[in-house]
Amino acid sequence: MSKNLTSRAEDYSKWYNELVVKADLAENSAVRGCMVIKPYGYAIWEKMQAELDRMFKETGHQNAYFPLFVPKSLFEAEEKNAEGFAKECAVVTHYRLQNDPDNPGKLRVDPEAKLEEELVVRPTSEAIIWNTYKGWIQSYRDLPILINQWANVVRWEMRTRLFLRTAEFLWQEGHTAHATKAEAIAEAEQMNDVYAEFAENFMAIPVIKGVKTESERFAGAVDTYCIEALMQDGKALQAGTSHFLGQNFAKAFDVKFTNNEGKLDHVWATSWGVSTRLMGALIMTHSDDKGLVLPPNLAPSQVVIVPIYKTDEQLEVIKEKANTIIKELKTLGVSCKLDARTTHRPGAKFAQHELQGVPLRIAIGQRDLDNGTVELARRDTLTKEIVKMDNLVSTVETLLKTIQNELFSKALNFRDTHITEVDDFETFKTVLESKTGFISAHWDGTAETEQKIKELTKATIRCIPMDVKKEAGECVFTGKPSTNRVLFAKAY
RNA sequence: CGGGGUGUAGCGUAGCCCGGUUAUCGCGCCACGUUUGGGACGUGGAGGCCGCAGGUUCGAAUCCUGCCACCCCGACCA
Repeated sequence: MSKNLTSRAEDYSKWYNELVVKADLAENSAVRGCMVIKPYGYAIWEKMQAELDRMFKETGHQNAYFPLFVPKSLFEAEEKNAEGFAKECAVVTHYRLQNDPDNPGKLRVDPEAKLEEELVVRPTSEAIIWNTYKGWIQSYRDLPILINQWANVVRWEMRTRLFLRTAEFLWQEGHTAHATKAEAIAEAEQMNDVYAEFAENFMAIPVIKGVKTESERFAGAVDTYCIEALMQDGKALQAGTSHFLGQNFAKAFDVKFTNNEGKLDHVWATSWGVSTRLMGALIMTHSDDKGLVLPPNLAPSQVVIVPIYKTDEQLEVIKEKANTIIKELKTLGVSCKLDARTTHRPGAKFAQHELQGVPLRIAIGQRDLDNGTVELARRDTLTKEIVKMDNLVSTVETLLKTIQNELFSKALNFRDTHITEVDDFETFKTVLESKTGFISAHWDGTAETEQKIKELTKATIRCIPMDVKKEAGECVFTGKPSTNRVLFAKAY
């Protein structure tokens, strides 16, 4: 492990890549574009999963599991969805290998073992799920179906980056079926709200809730709701999406039900997902040049205790003290570990825990034993204070809440000061290049204008905010009339 | 898939142009000792199919050909 991280100012992208690897979150694997999520990174993902899973269940959803493979004929049923994902699908064509007669010790695909029908490795599961739902739904009494699955999906991306874009990623995908349009829309909006609440309260990432324009919409959706976050380099990151699918999938898979008036109708659908990309959002929102900064809610260990000792006897006394603290913190629901490794010196431990973003660090040495104190250090502000042992546990508890709140406030302040209202295209370009962040501007509502702006500036419309206010104006590019502003940004 | 670049120990690298002793240095690793309140120091040690396969040559990390992998820039994207 080399000592210093590349600074954000020097090379933001390099900083990110190094941080992910050095903080032991993930690394590239032998499989092109696929990552290995290491235990520390996975522990953070598990924290996210646990909270999201709780929230899904609280809103009435159940978990289930559907197959990894989708027969090609099912996959192509919903045309727009199929077309949207076709270019990035991995496809299974054979089911057997054999010894290669021309290359001893090597295997080859058995040409005799070609599948009758190719299997698409799911890039998303609407097809297989709606084909299944068809058998489950006859009456309005079978509705709604509120299901989520935790799974991996594969999208054969050309250029990948750890967590932000990998060929295989972990996610959850909710797939619901409803008797009415209104109910499905309400569900899609509700789940987008759940994502926003999770991002803000749990990850301390402020997000803007909005609706996608037609060109940014999920393939096969009628409307795509999203939460958009702003990273420290001024680029936007789509952190979650929730789709109102209308009756598109019900029609494609012929899923009809009899409503309470005895009439046949197609079922209304939603789907919604967040992925391991959230790890990327987390890293790029809070971390600094010393490494990861974790909000207490997501830290595998919220507190770490580093003993400072000269003799074995001292270490034993400190360990005892530490274990008492750990026990007390545990009763308050605070996770704390003791770093009693004798193989590393305190300075190295300090640096490592900072790199890995542990929110609070307690150092205990002889000086503290004599004075009945400890040294308490915050990761987010890098400040230290001496705390009386008697007050320690309650101080820690309060401080963790403070850190969680302050991380959010800090990110919120950054985000809010990086939304710029712009009314002409020259300023649009200048702001995008110099100040960066979101640009709030009028748009004439056409895909052509959106496309043109993208070509000229690389900025896309991230969303039309849910709370957008009606305001007559002129399109920043064409000057045509517009009724509200939309948010543009360069995005990940 | 188009344009550019790079492959030498676990990581980062020197050497390559101009072929010639035992392939350089740093980090990391191992052992012992001294250390331990911000990334310790000393001494000793281990670790290399020089990306892969051919070719040229008395001799190849170095020259030639082919292949593979990775990185950067474009088109694609949670």
